Amino acid sequence: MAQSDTVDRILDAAEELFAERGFSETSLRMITSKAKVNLAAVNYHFGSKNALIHAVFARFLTPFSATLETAFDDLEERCDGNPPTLNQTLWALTESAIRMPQRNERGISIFMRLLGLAYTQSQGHLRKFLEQEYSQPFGRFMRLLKEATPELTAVDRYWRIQFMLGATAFTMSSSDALRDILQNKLGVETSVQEIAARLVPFLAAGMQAPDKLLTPPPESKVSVA
Amino acid sequence: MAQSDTVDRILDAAEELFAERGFSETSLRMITSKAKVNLAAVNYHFGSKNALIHAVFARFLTPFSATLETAFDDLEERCDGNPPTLNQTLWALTESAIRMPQRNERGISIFMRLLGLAYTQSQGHLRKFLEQEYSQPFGRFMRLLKEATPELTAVDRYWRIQFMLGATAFTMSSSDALRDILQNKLGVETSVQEIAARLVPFLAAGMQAPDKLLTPPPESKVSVA
DNA sequence: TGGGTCTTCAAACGTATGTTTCAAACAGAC
DNA sequence: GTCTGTTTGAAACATACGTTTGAAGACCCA
Repeated sequence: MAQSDTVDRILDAAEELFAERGFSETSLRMITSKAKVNLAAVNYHFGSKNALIHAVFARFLTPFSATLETAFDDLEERCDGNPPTLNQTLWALTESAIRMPQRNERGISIFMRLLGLAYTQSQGHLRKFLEQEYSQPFGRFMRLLKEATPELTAVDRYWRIQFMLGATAFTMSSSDALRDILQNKLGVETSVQEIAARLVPFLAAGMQAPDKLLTPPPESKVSVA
Repeated sequence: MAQSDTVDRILDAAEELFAERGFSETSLRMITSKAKVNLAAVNYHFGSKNALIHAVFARFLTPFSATLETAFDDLEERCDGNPPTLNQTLWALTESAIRMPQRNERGISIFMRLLGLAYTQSQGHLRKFLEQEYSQPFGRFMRLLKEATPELTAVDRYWRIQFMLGATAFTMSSSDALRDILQNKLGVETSVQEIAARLVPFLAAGMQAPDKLLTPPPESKVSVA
């Protein structure tokens, strides 16, 4: 009880601060004082700051990857035999993320922001940790994408997947800020669910765009030369 | 001569290290030792580490924004009266970036990566600096996008622009790594120009995707309930 | 109640950071 | 050649960091 309380308080504080400020910009002292916990508790319970970062990710990524696996199972069963479509695959992922049990209303934003940070902040140890812990659902998602876009060459698919990941990671990682901006500019409230509902069609359309050769630069100095 | 040599050496080293490792992960000592320059030189010439970051951005962003303005001038002149299309606008931006005079062959990658970092690393001072220095070309780009997509609602356009920025910033900011991965996986070499040639159609297609209501989640627990 | 383990705490450790200091070296003008 | 302002240099500054220490406290089962 006492232990898990301290551990959870540290994880909660770390999660929030990491999402707000990034990893290297967040010190253990910030975390422990926000968690109202002694500084040494982090090293006692987790061993190091890097291990704490891993624990923060594991806490939401492990249940998420389980949810995702069953969502993919359901999807493939429903399609029995036929490969799921691109839209179905993207929605399976999106819904798994959205429907995850949240600790609080900002849960999804934090979750997304941390994923985005993991992708962009060049923390070698984190990338290695995520790769060896969660390669299975990631690989399965990639396989589904491949089967859903048989018309693409491997190279085209590779780059378009990167574009999709980028659009998602960036948007979600700053979704709070972007929502605030929109609120100020147009007076519109937006939920994470609505962002996802706009993102998925954008990604699907980009993924299925006509071949690059069909839309070269218009009459310009480059193509004329 | 002596001064500008030291200043440039600092800027070169800082640019490269910032692009490689991020801002807070790069110390002044790393920079000065890579530049073969005394530690105090940074504070002497720039005043502070933050000011150095600003200088790094200003060195490539100022000529770039000039190039971009004339590219937009050319484009609008060629279209006389009519608003440029989405493709034309995106290509004007892309070509301005690609055709910038580079200090070396990695110039574009560094340029892109720094822009991506500016977007993701939550460096308040940097965002403020960029906003007040380069709001004009950015605003003009936004205006062109708006005129090129009159069919979109303001809210839809807002989000789709964020998706575009995300896909671009992310891809370009890790373009070196992504190119290496592709080289290892499929044995394919890719230039930054080719990435751009694939990215623009992806973005244009996403931007012009059918309305979000037309592609709701397929038959799933959510939409059924 | 006592003994052993797990947990907390205040304090200190060593290292790295951004910044400052001030004397030495240098430049160009007279 | 000397003087003036600019630039470099080695060293130190204060501060913040992640981590370790060892004693005090809390807890649980015998």
